[in-house]
Amino acid sequence: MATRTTQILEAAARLIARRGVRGLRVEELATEAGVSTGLIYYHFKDRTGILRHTLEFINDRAERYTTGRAADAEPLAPRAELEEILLLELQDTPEVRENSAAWGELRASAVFDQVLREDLARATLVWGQEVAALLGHVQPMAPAPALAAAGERLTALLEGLSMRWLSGGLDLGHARDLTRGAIDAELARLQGK
Amino acid sequence: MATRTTQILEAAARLIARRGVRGLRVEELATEAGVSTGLIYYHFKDRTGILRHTLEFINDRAERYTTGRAADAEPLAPRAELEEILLLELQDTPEVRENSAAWGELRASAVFDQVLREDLARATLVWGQEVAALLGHVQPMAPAPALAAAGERLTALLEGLSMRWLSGGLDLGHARDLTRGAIDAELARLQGK
DNA sequence: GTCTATATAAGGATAGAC
DNA sequence: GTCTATCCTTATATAGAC
Repeated sequence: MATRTTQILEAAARLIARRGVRGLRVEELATEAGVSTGLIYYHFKDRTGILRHTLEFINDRAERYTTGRAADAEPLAPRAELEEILLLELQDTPEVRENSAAWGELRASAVFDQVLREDLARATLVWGQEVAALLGHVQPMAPAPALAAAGERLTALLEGLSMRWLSGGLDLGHARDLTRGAIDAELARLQGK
Repeated sequence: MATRTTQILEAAARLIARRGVRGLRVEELATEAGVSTGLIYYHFKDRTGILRHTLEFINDRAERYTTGRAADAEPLAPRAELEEILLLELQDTPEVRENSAAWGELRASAVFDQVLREDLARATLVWGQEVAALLGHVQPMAPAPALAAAGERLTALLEGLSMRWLSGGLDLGHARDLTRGAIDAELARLQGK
């Protein structure tokens, strides 16, 4: 299953996590993937093509590990499930690091590049809604708009914490504690209203 | 007071807000500033020098508008002051846009560039502590660690919201509402404990 | 499909005149 | 201090053999 193109995409993901989207050099990618630059252009047309496919590839992987709860596992309590989903983004594994780094790059690039915005906005929306739905399981009486806002805040916070973690200013364990605290805070607010 | 070097730095700030740190071209900067590339190298040595000085310049400006409350203005209630400080970062003025964009670029660059991390960590820490202190005025009975955590969360959230705003996925008014809601949530949590 | 070799362009940086 | 002209390196991209 490790076809040549996925081999290149995996290398690209590693390299983007290491050097950033804008630090990706095609020749370096060729070396990392163990192929020639010519082959890369043959498969992906140009630099932009590499980037597009890699980000797509990364997005697919992220969905897999976000959704990836074994079918035979016992179902979690709503609050625990919410926590688990959010904390999945704060793990020190190569896969999560790569995905988070790539996501941060995508976000940062979109500030200056119109083209990336649409995908990003869609993915952001979906993610916020997922979290809002989970919050709704914990607090079934809370009004929908309040849940939606809390979902947006928790996901935005997670992006902020991820960036601080990846940029070296925040210890992972602390980031996870802060995330749990944010869940508490949002639930306290939903209850108080 | 508009010396040649500040003229160049102002142009650089504009350009970074438009193209990003990594999209900054020295020749484009020369055009934007209305000078020659030679002059830029004369003053700033090399591309890195331009970047360093520009980020410093931008940081100084940010402190001015964060601290910039007229001495004759009536003092605000603690909660209002907290809100004001946070919302200063979410305004649609060229200055705030430039500063936020530059800050986001700095953060994103630091993921891949060791050199920038130290400054960033220090500034982040100070900011979080300021917010924690303001929270302490609102909730004098809250324990210090809880205040510190809330300060970290609010500032991290603000970074996340800023990026969403700048990357086009989030309306400014909504970002401000979400910020107010986050303050409510944190205060609710501090009270509940 | 894959490689080697190379064309072409972009951007950073310097020299030297004024 | 400032400009013009130019060099040199780095990267993207293509051509053509296998």
